[in-house]
Amino acid sequence: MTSAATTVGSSVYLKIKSDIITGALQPGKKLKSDTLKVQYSVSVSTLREILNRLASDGFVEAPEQRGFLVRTMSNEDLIELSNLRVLLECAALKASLAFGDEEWEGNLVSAHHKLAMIGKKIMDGEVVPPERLLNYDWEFHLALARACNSRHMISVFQNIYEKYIGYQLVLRNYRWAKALEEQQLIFEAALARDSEAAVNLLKSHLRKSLSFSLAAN
Amino acid sequence: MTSAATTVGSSVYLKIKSDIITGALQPGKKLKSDTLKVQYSVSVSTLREILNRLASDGFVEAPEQRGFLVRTMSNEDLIELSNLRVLLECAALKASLAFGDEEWEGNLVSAHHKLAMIGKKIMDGEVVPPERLLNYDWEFHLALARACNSRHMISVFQNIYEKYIGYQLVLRNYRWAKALEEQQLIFEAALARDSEAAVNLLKSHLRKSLSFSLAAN
DNA sequence: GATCAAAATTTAATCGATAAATTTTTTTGA
DNA sequence: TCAAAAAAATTTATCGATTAAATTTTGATC
Repeated sequence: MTSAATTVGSSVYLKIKSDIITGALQPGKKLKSDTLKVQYSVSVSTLREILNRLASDGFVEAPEQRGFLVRTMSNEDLIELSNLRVLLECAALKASLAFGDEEWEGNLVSAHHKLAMIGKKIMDGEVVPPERLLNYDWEFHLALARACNSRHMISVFQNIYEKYIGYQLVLRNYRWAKALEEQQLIFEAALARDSEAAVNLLKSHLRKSLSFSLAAN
Repeated sequence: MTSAATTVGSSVYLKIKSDIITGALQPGKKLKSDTLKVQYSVSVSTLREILNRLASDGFVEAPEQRGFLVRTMSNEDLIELSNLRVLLECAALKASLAFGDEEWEGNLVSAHHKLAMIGKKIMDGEVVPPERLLNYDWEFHLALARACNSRHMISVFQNIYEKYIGYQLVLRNYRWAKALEEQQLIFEAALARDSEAAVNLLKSHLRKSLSFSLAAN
């Protein structure tokens, strides 16, 4: 999801964030310095820098004077995040379709291809590490939004996407065939530069994902 | 802008953030531990926790292995932030007008009143600390958005607002009379629950602010 | 047996010190 | 005189220790 890190701090930051998203660190879990510093082989100071960053990102809660814990997520949160994602991603997609050049299209085709490939593998019963799935899904949605010409938009979108997807990660497989079909349609509409169709398909795709997750609760 | 803090860390966090927004710490300025730890009376570790949080918030840049510096802002950034603000605040306002109850209206009336009062004082030539101005402007816009029933939306909106306003803070006064008029109209449309009018007025208000800032560059 | 207060324990916040990296200055050789 | 290399100085990243605060346990009282 992000590039390699050179310092201890940022590599452990990526690791802990990933562990939260994938659920290795479960929602509500207390993040005690003494335990974590051993688990991730860092000092307490570096660990606190990391947890402070994650708190700002919204992946960790930091009630004053009582440490850190993995952020919990209610159905309310999931609905809010989905709505925000619809708002941001649709706006970005619209702009992308207006501005996107050959470079953008090339990247989109590539991202879609990778996603479709891994999707087929999963449907054929092959076992795939969830991180790769997550990564390709993200790359596809990022590719759609990328040409919106707004770094700030992309950055906010990424943050919301990451918070949203964590909750869904486990469930995702069950809906994979359907999701893949929907993404295929979005992809085709995007290449055809049919803005209205693409946005509507994306919106519907996201709403179905949400319904599925809520129902599966 | 935010409630009082109990720990050294979070009070200095608020102070530094405020110093960045108001321009006391200028864009691009290198934030050296040795200097800052004296200036804000904290240890280097606590300082680094704070700077890491601010980096996640986007108020500080943190190039790997070469410390921290106050984030710089180009006209491009300003335009992007304004567009994002329009997207978020308009969506929130729309939802607010649909859901808002008596509690919400009461709060909005109060926020508007305070803003109008301080606006008059400024037009009468009274000298007012820019932080108070900033605070009342924020409270008014927050009051408009508040009933959108989405904490995540409010939190993203606040972050974008803060980034955007920093750049404008100094310029704001020059446009104060006009801005006040526009905010008055938004207020009236909101109370009348005229969603379309309120959203359009807000949009136009934000676009004018942006044009003014860009021109004043 | 329940309730409150005090002591003990655990956990969090803050600090200063060391190691690693970067930047600046000085030196050397073409 | 200039550029490259080496050395010195500064700055950043990381660490472990100390202090302060919260939580739990214990014990006394009603």
